[in-house]
Amino acid sequence: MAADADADAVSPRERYRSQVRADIKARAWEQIAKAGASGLSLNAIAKELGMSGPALYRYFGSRDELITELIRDAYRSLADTFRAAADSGAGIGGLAHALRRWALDDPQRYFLVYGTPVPGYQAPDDITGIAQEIMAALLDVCAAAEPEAPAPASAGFTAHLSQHRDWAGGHPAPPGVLRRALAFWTRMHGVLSLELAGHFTGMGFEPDRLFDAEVAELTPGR
Amino acid sequence: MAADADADAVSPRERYRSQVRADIKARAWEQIAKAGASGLSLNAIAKELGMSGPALYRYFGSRDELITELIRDAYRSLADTFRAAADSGAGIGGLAHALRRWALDDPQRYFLVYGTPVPGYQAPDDITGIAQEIMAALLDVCAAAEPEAPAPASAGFTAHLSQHRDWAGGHPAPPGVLRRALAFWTRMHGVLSLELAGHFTGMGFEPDRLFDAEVAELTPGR
DNA sequence: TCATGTTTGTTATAGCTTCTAACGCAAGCG
DNA sequence: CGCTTGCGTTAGAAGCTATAACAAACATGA
Repeated sequence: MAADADADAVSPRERYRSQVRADIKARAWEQIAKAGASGLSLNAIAKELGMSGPALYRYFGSRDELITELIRDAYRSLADTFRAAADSGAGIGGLAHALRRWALDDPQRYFLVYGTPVPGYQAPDDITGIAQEIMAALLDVCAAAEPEAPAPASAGFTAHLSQHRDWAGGHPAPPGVLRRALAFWTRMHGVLSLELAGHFTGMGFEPDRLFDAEVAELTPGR
Repeated sequence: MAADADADAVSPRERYRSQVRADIKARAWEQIAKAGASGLSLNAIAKELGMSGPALYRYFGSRDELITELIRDAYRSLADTFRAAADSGAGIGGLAHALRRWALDDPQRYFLVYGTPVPGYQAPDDITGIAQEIMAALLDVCAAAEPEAPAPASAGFTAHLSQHRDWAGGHPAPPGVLRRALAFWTRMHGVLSLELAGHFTGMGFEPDRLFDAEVAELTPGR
């Protein structure tokens, strides 16, 4: 699904190459959806594509390199989703539901971004750049929402944020908006990741209503 | 660390067996802390213990069985932590900080419980039983906290909970308490898992202050 | 048009992994 | 004291990642 980012090739060789790379990634996404990132096998992908084993190393230097590429595409996809929602004038609730749709559309893709980290792994710099894009879109939406006094209980942390706002990347939002963006991030991730991981199955209540309730408490002005 | 649950053996053979099992699990925890669950190698553990390869299969039927045992121990450890906090009269804030200490003490242990799920994997029934213990302790603490009207924004979901409370396991808590327990669970997990995964590193603010702010918004009565 | 260099695929191989099978030995129990 | 049970061994199958060496197809310059 999607991920035709390599399609701007010119020479027939580059065209073929980017096509094979896209095929490999498509199969990789299928495998990850079925068995998780730890169950991804380059050998199996190569066999599925009709070519045998090490041919795949012409297109991706290593298993880690392929997974890093998938992680990058996942970040890119989320950043585009957030940017589209922000530019279409969606409020906090709209952004939340765009996030939920994106997550439910491919849970393992969500976990590639926000799941269990591998202790040694360090993401490349451009991925942290995309993460900042995501944060910028979130800040745009939070800043456009009707301003509201932050909850008195967290006034101390909001004051702390006014002096530690490097992560906002120069965004001219008041500390209350920063606080609300962080609350959006942590709370939406909290309820979403537990739902995606299946921790709500068998509990009886409907997960989407819990999600909506958390969204509602995030936007008490409406 | 800990996990001497097999120590109530009698015959010298069982005694030796449970000792070796404990050694294996100790090495497994070390490996998981360093390389994550996907980097756990039975072969490497056996070599570290001086025995060679397949000898380990006398003690654990498979790699999955060992990991399942570690997951069970992680759940057990968290349930004990929650129960101890609840019985010692800790409030919601106390329970939250006990959870945070437990998580920071071994992040990969936390992710074994709440991290990325493997699509095929299904936890044994007794583990879901321990999960209910955790929920019961959380409900005890939330019920003992001073009662307070739920936020008006989530009144609809609280009403929904009054009719879908199977997961509470017969706990006689009013729906507002159930709502608060779910908010505790999802919000604490949200901020904690992002911190443990390193998503806050380099952002400038202090993660523990964000955690405290979320705890404070959870207990606005104090 | 022909030759040259690049790219892509192949097979072979090393080294790692999980896990089964067959065997020997030692320790505990009746 | 003998017999059973359990433990550890080596051998080996099947899988994986990754590298090396080689063959074929392709694109391009003379």
